[in-house]
Amino acid sequence: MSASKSSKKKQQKTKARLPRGFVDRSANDIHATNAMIAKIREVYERYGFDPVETPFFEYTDCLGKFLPDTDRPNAGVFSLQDDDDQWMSLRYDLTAPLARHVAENINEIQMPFRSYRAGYVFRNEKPGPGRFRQFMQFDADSIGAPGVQADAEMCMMMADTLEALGIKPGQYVVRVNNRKVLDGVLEAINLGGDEDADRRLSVLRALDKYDKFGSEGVRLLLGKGRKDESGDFTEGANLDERQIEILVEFLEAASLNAAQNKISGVSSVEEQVVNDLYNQFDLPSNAVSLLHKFTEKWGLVSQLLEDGLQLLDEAKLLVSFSGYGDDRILIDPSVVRGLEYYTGMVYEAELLFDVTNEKGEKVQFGSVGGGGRYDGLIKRFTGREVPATGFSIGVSRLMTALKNLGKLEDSSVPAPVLVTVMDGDTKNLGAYQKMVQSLRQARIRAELYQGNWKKFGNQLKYADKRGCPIAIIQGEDERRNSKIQIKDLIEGRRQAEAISSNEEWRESRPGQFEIDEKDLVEEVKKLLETQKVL
RNA sequence: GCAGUCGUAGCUCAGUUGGUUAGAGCGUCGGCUUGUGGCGCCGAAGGCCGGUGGUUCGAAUCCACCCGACUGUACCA
Repeated sequence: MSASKSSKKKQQKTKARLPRGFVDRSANDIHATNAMIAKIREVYERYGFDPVETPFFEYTDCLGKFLPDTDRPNAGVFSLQDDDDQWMSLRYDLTAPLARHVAENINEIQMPFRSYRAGYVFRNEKPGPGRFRQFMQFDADSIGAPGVQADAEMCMMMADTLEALGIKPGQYVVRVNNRKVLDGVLEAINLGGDEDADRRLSVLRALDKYDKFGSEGVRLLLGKGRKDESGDFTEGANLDERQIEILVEFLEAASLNAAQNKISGVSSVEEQVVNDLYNQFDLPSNAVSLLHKFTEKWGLVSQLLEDGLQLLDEAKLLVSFSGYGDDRILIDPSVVRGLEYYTGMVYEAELLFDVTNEKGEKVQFGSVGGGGRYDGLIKRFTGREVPATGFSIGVSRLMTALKNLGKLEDSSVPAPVLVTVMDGDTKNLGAYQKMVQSLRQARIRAELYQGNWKKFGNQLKYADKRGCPIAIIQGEDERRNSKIQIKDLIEGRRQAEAISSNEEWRESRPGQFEIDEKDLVEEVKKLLETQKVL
């Protein structure tokens, strides 16, 4: 049967398909990424950081907690076994591999050690819009510097980086917190003990959702739990009324402070609203004193909390002294960040403008980078504590945002000048190739048509679709007289709008003119310049 | 992981109460046109109707399970 024959043939074809959560990258995307990375690198270098790179793979135990369990060795990370049965994993960030590198070379490395690196990281988890299983990060870390000024410097560098990319103060903000503040508040409401470790995690996760779900959502998550719009239920932290009230008020106080400091780029109506709130409640304008007022009101006592607030004060002072105001670096005690290895200061760069995606929906970009202090990470290898702080910028994510902001300058490379081959004139290929080479030697991007030469029309069709600015034409007639036809494809396309009949279109040869063979390079250069201006 | 929605050509989608050889537009390729892009006209290729099993004389259509995609949520070092 013919049906079975054709289906047999079908089955042998492999379906071409991209693994989910991964993308192929286009020429434009690669050029844009390269341009962006160059700008970021320039800032990091200026701050005195040097590049250090580690490989994609690490032994799994060196990456941290992800010892593969036999049921699901790839949960979260991509793991495989080496030929000696050791588990290896693709790196899921750039910090853990750096910690391994530093620990392994600790005797050779001069501290403080300031380094940066850009590269792809991999996460084996469900992809979503703007979220991939392979994406690029650009990190900078300072190791062996225990003081707050190291953290403050990181925040300033993040601010400078965003501004180097064209994002203005008011369009972004670097929010800073200290882990001790939140831990201290939790301690003060009797959640400090070891027996409440799991509960503390759920509480911190709930607090982190304030931006997403607002006060009410957080209240539910801190209490019994929350049901999402598909009907799925999230178990809550089961705190009592007073604990919930304190935490929600804490968030509201912190965000009120943040709102007040965001007003620089906001409409005067909103500014008025915020100022009214301030006057009404007689609030101090400084986040730290605001929090002091808050802890007094509820009678919260915690040495941790005091220490945290002290450190935030110092950081604030350091950045203000260098001229970084609240419009760029903002103390915000509600920032949570990663729960795994941060030990003190945490910071997060957030974009403040909305963008509309390709479906026309409004999207808040939120965080495009962040980091913090991880004093305990290297200790896992060396046994002694090595202070470290650093941050990471999500390159892919930030690029999408810049594109939407219109800040992504066109870094695409113009299509090449196409040298056509007239009607299967293959015996003169040498002459055509020579024209191409002379253009290339003059640093003009050029290529020789290498498809089917027999149909001349196809060559121009190719040039058109490829976006070539110019086609070079030389048939036997021209060669005999040492002439060359130059076809301005951009001008031709413009003229085409006025022409309706095919014959007229072909005979008029729009945008085309003849030059002497010896003037090829000069004439092409001249025309490219003219096109650039238009 | 949990929950919801949806799977027909490369893409966007039609497909009647279950009934002949499953269609259209766009895209691709070829021709009109072997010395000229666009527009136009003509033609072709391209489908295990997501998969498997079942009900039926007969399944793209009905049922079950599986797989995949999307959305929300969880996790996010």
